[in-house]
Amino acid sequence: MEQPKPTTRLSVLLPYKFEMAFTYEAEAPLPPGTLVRVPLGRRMVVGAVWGEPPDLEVKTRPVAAVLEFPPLPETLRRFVDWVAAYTLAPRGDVLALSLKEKLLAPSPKRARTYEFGGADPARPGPELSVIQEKASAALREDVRAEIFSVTLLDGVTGSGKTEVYLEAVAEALRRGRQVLVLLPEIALSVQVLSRFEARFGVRPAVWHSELTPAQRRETYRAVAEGRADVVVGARSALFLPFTALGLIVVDEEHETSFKQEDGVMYNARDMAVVRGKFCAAPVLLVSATPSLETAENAAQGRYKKLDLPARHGGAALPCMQALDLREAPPERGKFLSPLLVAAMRKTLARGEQAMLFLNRRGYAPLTLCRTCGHRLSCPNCSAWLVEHRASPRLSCHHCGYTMRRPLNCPSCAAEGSFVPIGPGVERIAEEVAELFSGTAALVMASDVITGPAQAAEAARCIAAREVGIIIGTQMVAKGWHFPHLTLVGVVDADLGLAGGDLRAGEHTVQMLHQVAGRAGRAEAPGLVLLQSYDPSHPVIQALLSGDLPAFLEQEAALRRPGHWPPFGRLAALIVSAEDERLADQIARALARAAPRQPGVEVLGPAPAPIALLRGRHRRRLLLKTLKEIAVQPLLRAWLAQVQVPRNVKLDVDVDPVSFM
DNA sequence: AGCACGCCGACT
DNA sequence: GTCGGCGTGCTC
Repeated sequence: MEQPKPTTRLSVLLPYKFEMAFTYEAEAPLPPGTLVRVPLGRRMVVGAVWGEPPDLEVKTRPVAAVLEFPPLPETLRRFVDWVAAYTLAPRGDVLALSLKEKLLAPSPKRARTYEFGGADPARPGPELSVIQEKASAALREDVRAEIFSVTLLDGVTGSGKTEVYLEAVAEALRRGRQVLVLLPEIALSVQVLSRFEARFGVRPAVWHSELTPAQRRETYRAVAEGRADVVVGARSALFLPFTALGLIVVDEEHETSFKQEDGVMYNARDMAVVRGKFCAAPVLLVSATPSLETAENAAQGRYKKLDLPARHGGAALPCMQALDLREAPPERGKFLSPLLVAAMRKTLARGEQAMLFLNRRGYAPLTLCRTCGHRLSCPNCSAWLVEHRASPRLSCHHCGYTMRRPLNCPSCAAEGSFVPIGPGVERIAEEVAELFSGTAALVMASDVITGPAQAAEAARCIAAREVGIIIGTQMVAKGWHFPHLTLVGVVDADLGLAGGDLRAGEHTVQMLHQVAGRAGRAEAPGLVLLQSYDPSHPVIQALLSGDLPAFLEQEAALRRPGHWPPFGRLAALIVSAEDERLADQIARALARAAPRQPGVEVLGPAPAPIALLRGRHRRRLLLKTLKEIAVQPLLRAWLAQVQVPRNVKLDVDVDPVSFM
């Protein structure tokens, strides 16, 4: 059997855990980015032509087929290589964020279900205020320039940021370019999508984990063929094969959920800047409470900055007050100060709604045996089991382990001796039910509001005033508009501040500021009450004064001398193994091989804050360098010196956000 | 990631 | 004596 002789060698990157491209043969050269089906072992996989084939002799097999799909653009290929080099992830793993075989399955025979494109930028936009118009003009100018730039759009809730950036979107569409809007949580994007629809007459394409396979395939192809002109998506949308990207918007840029914490550990906000650079497109970072990283980049002139100071439409910012729990403590075993309860009564008497914010799911975060002091903890994680009463269970929020509440203490066998310690939203709901027996209350937490349907129903029942009191975790902080809500009570404003996390203060300010923004509207200004045992804490003071730039300056002053980010660089190494001694041993070996040079410091090893997670013991090391030192070459040289056995996992997290 | 090969426990 | 557990190693 004589086969036609393939003549050309091709380098093909495969979307799996490979750092290097493989070499195949084809009958004719194929342009870079071309998608091909190739044999790998005894199966067929899809990969992309990538770079030049090696000069040296390597094994090759023939390409099986060339796919009918637009080649991955050069801007995307450079981006994949860059992200891999920056995060130290294998290039194939990064390619897998852009290219999955499932996305390329042929379209179903029946007619296309989803329509893309056709956004009409000529539809009239809303009337903008003078300040909005000025910001919008600057952004439109950046879009017209078709060169890379980064702008921070800084404006409080209600200042009309969305209207402003929609005009930049319109400008990109007029120029035939594509637009990517990244949101931290696409589930809560209903408002943004309807704003787009109102402005452009069509719903934008969306990209997030809950799309059906068919929606995913259609959207992917529409983006690659340039039919989808606006994509609103979660962080993974950054890796879609845009052909003519003309603007990237990162809304709520300070949100930590832009950081991917497993697999390829990348920060979509930072990588959006890189993507914009490769696409010669302006990048717009939007926030009412910018991260210190972004604020510092703006202060140094690396990013442009546009401010929208006022609440659009003249609405006043809510008034913030601290309630000192030492002076007006709740009753024993309760969590709401009499002052907060009184304010709630007044609000409800006016026919308005009140919200209680507590960023803790369940009934109680800790269950204790009154007899022996035993605490119920997770067998797989170093974490307490959280009591839930809605569905009566104790559960671990880290690994999902659940159990029934035991009758007898597993330690001392005492019967009926367990007491719940501390509040979660369910316990607050119980207290509210006792205090406000005639008023309906609604708990909003991720275990109750599990999808868009429940979210829509909650929004409807709140808008219809079927409930008077909303009790919520961080899920109430953003994406909602509650027109009758005028009082927000923060049950525990000190909650996020314990624990010594580098960004604890910053994140608490951001979250509570956002929650506060739920209260009030033009005709009925809002009131926000912060329950705290330490109202003089700089974080509480920053919230009360509303002077967020001053708070960021304080934070900068704390971090600058020690060269903590953004004034220095961090990378975390996380060693984990089922065998605790083995985890220790490898962590110590890493410490011995740590780089030693001026401007470089290695901290640890130390047990991770969650030292046992899903049955694996975890140790951490932290590499800290001066800002001008690149951490990647140091990390590569360091890791090359240590043999890590297969049953030990070593994760590298460049620019860590979480320290857990 | 798959999918093999390979060496130790309970079944026909 | 075989079926099958998932540890380890390779795939152009």
